Amino acid sequence: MLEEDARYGHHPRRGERVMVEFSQPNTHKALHVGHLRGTILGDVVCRILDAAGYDVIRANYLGDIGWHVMKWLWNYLKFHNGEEPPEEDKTRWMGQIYVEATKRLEEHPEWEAEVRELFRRWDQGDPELRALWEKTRQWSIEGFEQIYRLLNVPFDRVYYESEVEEPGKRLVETLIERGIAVDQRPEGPVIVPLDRLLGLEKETYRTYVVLRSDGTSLYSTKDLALAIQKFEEYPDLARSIYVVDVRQTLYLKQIFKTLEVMGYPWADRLYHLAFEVVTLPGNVVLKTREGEVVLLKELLEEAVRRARALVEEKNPSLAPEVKDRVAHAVALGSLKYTMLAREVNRKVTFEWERALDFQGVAAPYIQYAHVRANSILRRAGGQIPDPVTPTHELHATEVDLISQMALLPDKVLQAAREFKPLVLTNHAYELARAFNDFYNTCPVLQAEEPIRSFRLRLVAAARQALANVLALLNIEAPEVM
RNA sequence: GCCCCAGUAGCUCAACUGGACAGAGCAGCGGCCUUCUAAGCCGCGGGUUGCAGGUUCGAGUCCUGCCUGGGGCGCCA
Repeated sequence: MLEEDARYGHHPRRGERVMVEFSQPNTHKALHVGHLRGTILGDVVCRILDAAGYDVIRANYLGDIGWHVMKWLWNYLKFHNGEEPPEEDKTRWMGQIYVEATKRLEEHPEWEAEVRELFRRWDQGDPELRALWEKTRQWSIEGFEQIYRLLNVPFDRVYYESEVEEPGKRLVETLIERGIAVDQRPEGPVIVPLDRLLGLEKETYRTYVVLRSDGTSLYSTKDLALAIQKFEEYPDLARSIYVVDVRQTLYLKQIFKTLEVMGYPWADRLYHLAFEVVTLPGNVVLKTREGEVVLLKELLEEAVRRARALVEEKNPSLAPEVKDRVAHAVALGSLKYTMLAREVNRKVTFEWERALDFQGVAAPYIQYAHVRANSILRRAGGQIPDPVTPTHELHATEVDLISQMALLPDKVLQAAREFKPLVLTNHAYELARAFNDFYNTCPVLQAEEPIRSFRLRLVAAARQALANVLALLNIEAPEVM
C-alpha cells in the first residue's frame, strides 16, 4: 500500500470511456447553492469512476440561449448599456441584471414586446446583437470559471445550447418524416406520442413535446441533438451519464426512449443520475429569477471567513498564509462533505449554521486525522522505516485500522458501481475514526523497537489512505491545522 | 386521475444491498491535556425503523394496501 502511495485505492485502466455531464448552469444568471450539489456530485462521480479505471470525459452544458438571455440583453441595452462587470464577481453582477430584468418586466408588462422584438432580431442573426450576446456570454463564462477554480472542478468538454439548436430543429424534421413525431403546427406543437408509439395502455412515457407550435426550439429539441452529438464525437462511450435533478426524471426518460425508438443502439447506455434539490428552510425552492437565493460565491466566501476565525482560535501560532490555506481547505471541504454525505434521493435543506458547522461527522474530522498522522511522521524525521513483521500482539485498534485501510479499493468499486460518493464519505469517516482510536491507544514515537517502526509504517499508510480518500472526494488534506 | 421519492433517537442523517444487541453526529449531563495537535477521546440517557398485513430460519431493507409530506405529468428549463 505504501508502495502504491497516491495510487492506492485506484484500479487498473479498463479501456472504457464514460461521459459525465453535470453542473449545466445558465449563462446570464447567477450560481446559487442549488447548483452546488449537482456540481460537486458530478465532479466526485468523475473522480470515483476514474479511480475505478474508466476514462472519464467531464462535460458541461451551458444554457446560453433562450428567454432568460433575451431578458438580460434587453435590460442591459435599455438601462445598463456600456457597463462592464466587476473583475472580482462577474457572476453576481450578471445575476443582478437578470433579476432586475424580471422585476422590470413584471412591473411593466408592456415592455415584453421589446424583448420579443429583441428575440426576433437575435433569431435573424443581427450581427450587432449577436456580438453583444457573445461578449456578455463570455462574462458569464469567466465568472463560472472563477467559481469552478475555487471548487477545483475542471471540465474536458463544454457544450452550448446554441450549438445544438439548429441540429435539433433538423432532427425534429426527420422525426416527422419518419412518422415518429406528429406535427400539429400551427395549432399545436410537434409531439412524440411515446405511449401510443409503444402501444402502452398505461400512462408511462406520456407525450413528449419536441418543438413549439411557432417552430422555436425547446430544451427537448436540443437535448436530442446533444445526445447524438456526444456519440458522434465519442462512438465508444460505454456510458453517458446525466447528473440532473430529480424533477426532470420523466423528461429524461422521454429523451432516452425517443432515441431508442429512433434506433440508436447506444440508447441503453444513457443514464440519469438523479439527485434531489437543495431548498431553503420551509421547503422554499431556490429561484434565480426572484433573486431570493444564497449565492454560491457568497456562501464560499462566508465559509472561508468562518473557518479562518476558527483556525485563529484553534491554532494561533500558525503563519498567516498557512492559516489562510487551512481555512480554505476546511471551509470548502466542509461544504463538499455535507453535500456528498447524503443519499442522492434525499433533499438537502440549506441552513447557514448547519452548512458551516465544522463539528462532528464532517470534513475537518477527517482532515484532522490526516494532520495528526502527518505530525507524528514529521516528528519522526520524515523517514519511513523499512518493512518489519510485527513481533508484538497487535492491539485491537491496530487491527481495526489495518482492516479499514484495506477496504478502500472495494469501497471505490462500490461507489463507482452505484455512482454513490456517499460510500466514500462514510468510509472516510470510518477510516478517520479508526485512526483516532489507534492514536489514543497506541503510542508511536515512544514505543520500543521494533514496535515503533511497525507503527510508524502504519501511520504512514493511514496518512496515505486518508489523503487518497479525501482526494477522491475533492477535499484537501492539509499538513497542519 | 396516473407516476416517482421520502418517512429510522428531541434534531440532522447512516446502516457493507436480506443477517448478529438498528449505529453516528448535533443538542443535554459528567469526565480526560507535565506523553505523538483536545477541530480529539471516554462515559450516561434516548428507538414498536409512519401504520396494517404478507414472504422468509431471519425484514429498516423484499411484496400488498393504507397514512403523512414533497415532487412530476403536451408547447418552463
